Amino acid sequence: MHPVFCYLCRMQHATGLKFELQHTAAGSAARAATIATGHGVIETPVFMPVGTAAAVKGIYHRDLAGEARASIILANTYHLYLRPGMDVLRQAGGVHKFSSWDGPMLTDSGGFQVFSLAGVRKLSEEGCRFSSHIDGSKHLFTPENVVDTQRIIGADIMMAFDECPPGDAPYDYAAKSLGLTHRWLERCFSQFAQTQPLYGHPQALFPIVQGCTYEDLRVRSAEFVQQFGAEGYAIGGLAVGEPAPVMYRMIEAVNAVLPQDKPRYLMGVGTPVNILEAIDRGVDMFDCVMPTRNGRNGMLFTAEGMINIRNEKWRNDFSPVDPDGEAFVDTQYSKAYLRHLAIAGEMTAAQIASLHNVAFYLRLVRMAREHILAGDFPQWKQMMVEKLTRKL
RNA sequence: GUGGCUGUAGUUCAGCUGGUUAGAACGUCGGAUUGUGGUUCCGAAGGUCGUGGGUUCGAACCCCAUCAGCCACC
Repeated sequence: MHPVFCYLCRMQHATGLKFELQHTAAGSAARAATIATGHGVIETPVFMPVGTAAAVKGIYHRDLAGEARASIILANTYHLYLRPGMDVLRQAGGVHKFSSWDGPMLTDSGGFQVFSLAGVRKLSEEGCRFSSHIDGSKHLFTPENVVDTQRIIGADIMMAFDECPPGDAPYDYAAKSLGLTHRWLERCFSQFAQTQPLYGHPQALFPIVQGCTYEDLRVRSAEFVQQFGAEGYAIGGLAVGEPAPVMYRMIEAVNAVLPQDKPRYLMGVGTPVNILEAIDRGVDMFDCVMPTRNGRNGMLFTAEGMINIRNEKWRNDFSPVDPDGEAFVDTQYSKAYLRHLAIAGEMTAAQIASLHNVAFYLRLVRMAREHILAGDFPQWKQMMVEKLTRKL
C-alpha cells in the first residue's frame, strides 16, 4: 500500500495504487512507469480497451488478455447502474467476479454518458437528473451516489463525477461548468473518504481536469485537482471536435501543473497518432472506443496505415490481415476473407477487426514504452506518425 | 390456337386522370466514427421505362404491332 496525503483529514492514507516512474525520455515529456493495483501491475504508457457494459464488444476476455495483452479494461458506471443494476453487481461480489475479468479495471463515472446520451437531463448543484436511454425511467446522479455506485461495482480505479461541457462551449459557460465540476469533486472525495471498498481490494479515485479549450481554465483546473493528493489524474473534455493541435496544447498546459509522480489519464483519446503525441507530452493512460467501434465498421489500424476492409481493392487480396500483427487473427485470416465477412455482415468480421485493432493499439503503446526505455522515443514517434496517417 | 396477366436501376417494386430532371428499399462503390444507445451514420454511381411505330404541345402511362415470361381454356 502506498501512502498519500488526504485532502480531507490532512493525514497520510494507505491506498491502492503504487506508481513507479521508471524512465523519462530525453527531448520529450514521455514516461515509462508501472502502476500496481490490487489486481495486478499495469505497465505504462497503457491503452485500456473500453468495455462499457463490462464487456469489450466482440472480444472474449481470453483473447483480450492472451492475444491483445490488455492489462486493464474499462467499464461504465452509467451503463452498469441501469443494466443489470446494482443489486446484481452487489450479489455477484463486484464487477471482477461478475464479468470474470481478474485483472485491473477502471470505471468511468457516467458523467460523460449523462451528458452525451441520456435523455432529458436537468443539471443542478445537487447533481444531474436524467432519464434512462433504455426505458425512459428517471434517475439522479450526484457526486456522492456515483462514488457509492462505483464502490458497489468495485473497479480498481474510480472516476470523479464531472460535467462534460460541449466542445464549443463559450468561455463563460466553460468557467461556470468548471466551478460546478470542482465543487462536485470535493463531494466525490468526501464520499470517497467516508466509504470503504466492499470486496477486499483497494480502490483509487481519479479527479478529472476540465476547462474546455481555454488554457487558463485548464491550468486552474489542474491546480485545483492536484491539491487532493489523488493517486492519479485524468484529463477530460478533449477530442470533442477541437483541432488536434489545440488538444495537444491543453495537454501540455495541464501536465505542466499535474504532479510528476502520479499517473495521468487522457480520457477518450484517441487515434494512434493522438496517443503518440499525448505520450510525448507526458500522458500515461488512454482509453478509446475507436479500435472496437471502427473495427465493427470495417476500419483497421495497422503500422503501415489505415485500411477500410470493405473497399473493393481487397477483394482478391489473399495476404494476411496484418502480417506484422501479433494476434492470431492477423495471420490466420486474409484480407479478402475478412472483406467478405464484413460485407456479408458476419459477426466474426466485427470480432476479427475488433481484436486486431485492440491488439494493434496495445502493441503500439508497448512499442512506445520500449522506445522510451531505450531513449529514442522522439525519433521513433516521428517515424510512426508519418506511417500511421497513411491510407492503404 | 384463343383469352388474360406481367415486362420500369444489378434485384424486388412504387410511379395519381398523360404534365418539370422517372423514385424507394436492398445491393454496389466511397466516406465518417475519439471517457460506445452503432448490423450505425453520410454520400455517390447506376435507367433509351422489353422492342418498333402511332396519337399528343407533351407518353413509363393512351392506341397498334411485335418479343419474352406466367396463367387459364380449347
